[in-house]
Amino acid sequence: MRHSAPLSLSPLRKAGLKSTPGRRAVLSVLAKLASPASADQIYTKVGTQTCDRATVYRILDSLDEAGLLQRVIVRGKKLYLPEEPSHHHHHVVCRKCNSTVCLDQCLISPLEKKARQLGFHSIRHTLQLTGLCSKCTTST
Amino acid sequence: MRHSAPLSLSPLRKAGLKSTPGRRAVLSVLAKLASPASADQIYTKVGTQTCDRATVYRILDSLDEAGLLQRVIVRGKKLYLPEEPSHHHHHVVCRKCNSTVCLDQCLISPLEKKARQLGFHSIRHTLQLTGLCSKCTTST
DNA sequence: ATTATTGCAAACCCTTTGCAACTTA
DNA sequence: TAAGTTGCAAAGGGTTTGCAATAAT
Repeated sequence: MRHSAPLSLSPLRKAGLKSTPGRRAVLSVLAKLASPASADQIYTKVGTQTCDRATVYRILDSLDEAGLLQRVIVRGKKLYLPEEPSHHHHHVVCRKCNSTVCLDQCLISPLEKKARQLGFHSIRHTLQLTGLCSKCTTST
Repeated sequence: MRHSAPLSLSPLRKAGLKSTPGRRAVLSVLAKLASPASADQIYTKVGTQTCDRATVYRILDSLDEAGLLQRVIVRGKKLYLPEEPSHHHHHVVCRKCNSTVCLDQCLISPLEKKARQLGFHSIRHTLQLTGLCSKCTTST
C-alpha cells in the first residue's frame, strides 16, 4: 500500500514546487511584510547567508508563476507582496512611502469573462492602484 | 489684445508639455501599434536618427506622467500602448505573441472610491490582463 | 535514482544621469 | 528670454545565465 497524501499539503507542494529552505524563508518574509518589498529587500530580510541573491530572483519567479505572490510596479520598480490563494484581492500602495492598504475585493471577473469570449485562456491579471496616502500629502 | 487659444490644442499642449518632434513621433508610433511595444522597439520605429534612445525613455516617462499612454508589464517587461484620454479602458495581451484586444471598459472606480475613503488621493491605476490567445493555444 | 534547485561570478540589458547645446512658447 | 527638452556618452542597477554541486521527492 502506498502512502496517502498528507491531509494538508504546504502551499509550495500544492503548487507542485519542492519545499526548500529558501522558498519557505521567502514565503515567510512575504507573509510578514507591512508593505510591498523589492527583490533586494527580500533578499536582505531572508538573510544574505540563507540563500543567494540570484536564487531569490528565481524563487520569486517560481512563486509568481505559482500564484503565491503578487507582483506590483510602483514608480517603475517591481515590488512583491504575499497572495493568499483563498482570498484574492488588491491593494493601494502609496507612491511616496509604499504604505499599503487592502481593498478587499477584485472586480475583474467581468473583464476576464470577456477576454475568454474573445478566445483568450489561462488568463491572469495584475491590478495596481497607487496614490498618496494621508500621511504623505503632497503634490503629484 | 492677446492671442486667443487655438480652438483645439494638441494632446501634448493640453497636457502642458511642449510639442517637440520626438514627442510627436512617439505619439504617432504609439497610435499605430498593433500590440504593445517596448521602449527599444519604439525607439527603432521612431527612427534611430529622429531622436536619441535616452530621449525616448524621457519622452515615454513624460507621456506616462501626462496620461497619454499606458504602461503594462508582460513577462516582467515594460510595454507601452497608446491611451485615448477620452476613453480609458483596458486590454488583454497574449503572453506569447503580444497580440492585444480591447476590453472596452474599466471597472476600477469602486476600488478607487474605496481607496479615497481610506485617505489616498492622486490615485492612479494599472490593470494588466494577460492570457494566451486562440492562435497561441499552448500550456502555461 | 531522478529531477529540481542552488551558489557563484560574470555577463547582460534596460534605464538613468550630467551637462552643454538647442528648441519651444 | 525663460523654461523645457535633447544628445552624447558613460555609469548604474536590477536581473539573468551557465554549469557543477547539492538537496528534495
